[in-house]
Amino acid sequence: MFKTAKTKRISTNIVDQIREAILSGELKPGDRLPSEKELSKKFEVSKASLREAFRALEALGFLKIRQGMSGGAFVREVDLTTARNNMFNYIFFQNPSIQEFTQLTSFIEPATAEIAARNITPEDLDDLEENLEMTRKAQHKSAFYYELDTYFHHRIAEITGNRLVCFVIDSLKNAIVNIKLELELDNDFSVRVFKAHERIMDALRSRDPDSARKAMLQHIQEVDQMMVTYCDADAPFEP
Amino acid sequence: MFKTAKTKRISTNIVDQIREAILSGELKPGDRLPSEKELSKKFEVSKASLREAFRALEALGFLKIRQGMSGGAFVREVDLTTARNNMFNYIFFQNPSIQEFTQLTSFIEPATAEIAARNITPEDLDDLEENLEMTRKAQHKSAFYYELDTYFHHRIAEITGNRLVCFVIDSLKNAIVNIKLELELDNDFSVRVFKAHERIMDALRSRDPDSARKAMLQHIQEVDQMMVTYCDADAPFEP
DNA sequence: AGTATATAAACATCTGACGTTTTAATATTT
DNA sequence: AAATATTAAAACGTCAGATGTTTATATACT
Repeated sequence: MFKTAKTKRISTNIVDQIREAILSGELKPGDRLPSEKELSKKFEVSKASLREAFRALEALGFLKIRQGMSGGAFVREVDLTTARNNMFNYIFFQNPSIQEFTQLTSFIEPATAEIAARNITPEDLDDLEENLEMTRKAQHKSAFYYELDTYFHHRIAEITGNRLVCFVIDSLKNAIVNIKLELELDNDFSVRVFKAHERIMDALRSRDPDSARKAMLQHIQEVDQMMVTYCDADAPFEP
Repeated sequence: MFKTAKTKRISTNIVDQIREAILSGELKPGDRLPSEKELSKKFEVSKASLREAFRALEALGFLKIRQGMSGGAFVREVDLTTARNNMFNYIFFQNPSIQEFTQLTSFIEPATAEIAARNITPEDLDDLEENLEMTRKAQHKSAFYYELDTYFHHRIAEITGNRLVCFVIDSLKNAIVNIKLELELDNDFSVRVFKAHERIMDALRSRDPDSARKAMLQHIQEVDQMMVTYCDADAPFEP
C-alpha cells in the first residue's frame, strides 16, 4: 500500500511515456515523432527537458535522432549491438570467471550443434566450409581470426533458427573477449581451435548430431583450459 | 582505411569518456563526479550538453544522480534490473515464439538442476522447501504465484554459483511473462506447476542429479505445452 | 542536363536566470 | 540538555531565447 508520491524528473516522465507508447504498439519502428518544438509544446516542457529524455531513449536503443531537414526523432527497433553492449555493461561489473562463461556456454552450444547437425542445409554447409577455409589460411592474424571464430559459432547457432540462442551466444563471446583477454593468440591456440572446428564440421557434414554435440563440448572445454592456463601464466587481469 | 571523421554530438563524446573511465577502472562504483558546474568547465561545454550525457549514462545504469546538498553524479554498478530491462527491450522487438523461449530454457535449466542436485546445501533445501510450501498454499493467487515460481527457478540456478546462468534465466522468465501473457492462471495450470516443482524437489532432496535434470526438462516441456495451447485457444497476442 | 545556390526545417549548443531538494549548521524552545 | 524549528548553502532541475549547424529540397544558372 502507498506507493511513492514523489514526482519524478520531467525527462524520466517523458521517457516512460514514449517507451510505453512503443511497447504498446502505439508507436512503431520507422515512425517519426513530432519536432522538438511541437513535442515540447505537447508535453508542456522546455526543449532542454525533452532533449534529455531523447538522450536516454537513444541510449536504450528506442530512438534515433537525425539532424537536418526531414530529420527528427525516429522510432527504431532495439538492435543487437545495443542489447549486446548493455548486456556487456552488466557482465563487466559481475566480472565472472572464465569457468562461469564456459559453463553457460557448455549448456548451450553443444545442444546447438546437435540441432544444427539435424537441420543443416547445403547453403549453411557451404558458408561454414568457406569460414573453415579462411580460418585455416588466417591462423596467425589475431584480430581477423577472432572474427572468423565468432562467425563460426554464430552461424551454427543461427541454424537452430532460435534468435534468443543466437543473442546469448553472441553476447557471451563478445563479453569474454572484451573483459578477459585481448586474445594474444599464440600458434598452439589457433591450431587447436582450427582442428576443433574441423572436427565439428566433420560431424555437421555427416549430419551426426551426437558427434556434433560431443565435438562442440570438447572444443569449449579445450578453449577453457587454454584460457585458464593463459590467465594464470602471464596475464592476471585482476590488478 | 579512413574512419569517419564526422564529429559526434558533444553529449555522446562525454558519455564515451565517462563510460571509458568506468570500464578502465579510473572511476569506481561509489565515486562522486564533480558538480555540473565544475564538470562543464572541465569538458568546456554547457550545462545542457553535460546533462544530456548524464541522462544517457543514467539510462545505461552507470550513474545515479542525486539532488540536494552533497548530491551529485555517483558512479554505480550496472544492476540486474537495468540489465534485465535492457535485455527485455531487445527481446520485445524480436518477439520470439514460445518455442524459442522453451528451447533455450531447456538447454540451461535441466543442466542447472543437475548441478544443483550435486551441490545443494541444507540451507538451500530449507529455502526451497519453504518456497514449495508457499506455492502449495498460494495456488490460486496469480501474481503471487508467479513470484514464487520465479524464485524457485532462480534459487536453483543460484546454487550453481554461476551469475551468468542466473542472469539469463531471470531475464528469460521476466521477458516471457511480460511479452507473452499476463498469465491468467487457471487451476489446472497451477496444480501442474506445483506438482512438477514437487518432483524436482524430490530429486534435489535425494541429491539425484539425473532425476533432477529429467524432472526439470519435463516441467519445462509441460509448461511450454500448456502455454502454446493457451495462446492458440483464446489469447492470440499478435493483433 | 547538370551544377551551383538559396532556403527552410529540424536538430545542436550556449547562456543566464530562477526554482527545488537535501543536508548541515544554527538558533530557539521546552 | 534535548528536541524542535529556522536558516543557509550546495547541487540538481527547469525554462526561455538566441545562435549555430546539418541536410534535403527547390530554384536558378550555366
